[in-house]
Amino acid sequence: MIFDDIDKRLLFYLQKDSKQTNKELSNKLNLSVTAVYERIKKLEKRGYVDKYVALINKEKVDKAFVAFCHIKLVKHSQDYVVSFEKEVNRLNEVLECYHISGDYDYLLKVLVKNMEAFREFMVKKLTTINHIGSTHSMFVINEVKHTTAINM
Amino acid sequence: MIFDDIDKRLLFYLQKDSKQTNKELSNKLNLSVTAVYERIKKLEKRGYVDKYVALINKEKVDKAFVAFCHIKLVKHSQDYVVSFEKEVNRLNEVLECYHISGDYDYLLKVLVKNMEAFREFMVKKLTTINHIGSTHSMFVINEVKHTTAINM
DNA sequence: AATGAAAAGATCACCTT
DNA sequence: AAGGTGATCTTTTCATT
Repeated sequence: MIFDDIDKRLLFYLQKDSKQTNKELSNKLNLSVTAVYERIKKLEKRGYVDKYVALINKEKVDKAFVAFCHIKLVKHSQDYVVSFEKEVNRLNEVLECYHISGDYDYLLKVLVKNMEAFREFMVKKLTTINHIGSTHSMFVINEVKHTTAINM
Repeated sequence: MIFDDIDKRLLFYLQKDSKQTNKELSNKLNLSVTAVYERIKKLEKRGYVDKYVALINKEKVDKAFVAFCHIKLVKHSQDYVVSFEKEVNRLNEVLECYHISGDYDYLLKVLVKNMEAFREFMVKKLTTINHIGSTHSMFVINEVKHTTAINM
């Protein structure tokens, strides 16, 4: 079976709320519970669903200070890149890291408690990574939009 | 009751996989199923959990081209800001939009099919929004790290 | 793709510390 | 107040049609 419009709608709903029962989904999609069940299993098996997760409130756990850091490496040799990327993966303040085109090599999304914690992070963790040439940080003033749901 | 270490560990597991049963979690946390159940309900009630979602594979749904767009507004009056933010919320290619400090006003994360689709998005959607002064786009070459799990 | 039985899991009342 | 036990209700899962 192919990936059709019903599958798209199903993923749309699962991206909004994965705790809905198959019964609730079956009502929304005008299908039987079993049909929903089998479509979900198929989508999971074929790799459409990466995983199911709880999204937690960053304010509640004191990680409401968000910064984006641009990073330039001193050199772009294979070993520098590999070692930088490995180090960055170890930093749990860094939720996202992208190798990007443009003036800088990397863009990082960093979550910490406050500006003081960010300073700590920069001085004690980020800039102790080897091969970093320069950094440029931008602070999030307001989160205008934030969703994990991809529109199809 | 306060937010203790067991709660932290519970959120850690739920951020990794929210489809685990309370029985699985109870083994990991050395608690009874009911204790896990009640802690989860408490965390949900107190707003620690925003929601439960399915994270889907962007390659599978043909949205593997990721770009970050910096945007500067022509003016920063209240009405310009409000109308820009409203418009951006309507664009479903834009998964994230942050008002940030620095040279540009906003940082957007955009998901589309490919470069051609990105061009379409820029010309037909983004730049038709009023009050945009200038834009600067960066393309993701490689996703080095990407998680939704906040470390506590 | 639907029905309904069986298994698994969530939820709750009640009890113990 | 927290956690445990066991009963019950709900949901998932799957064989059969």
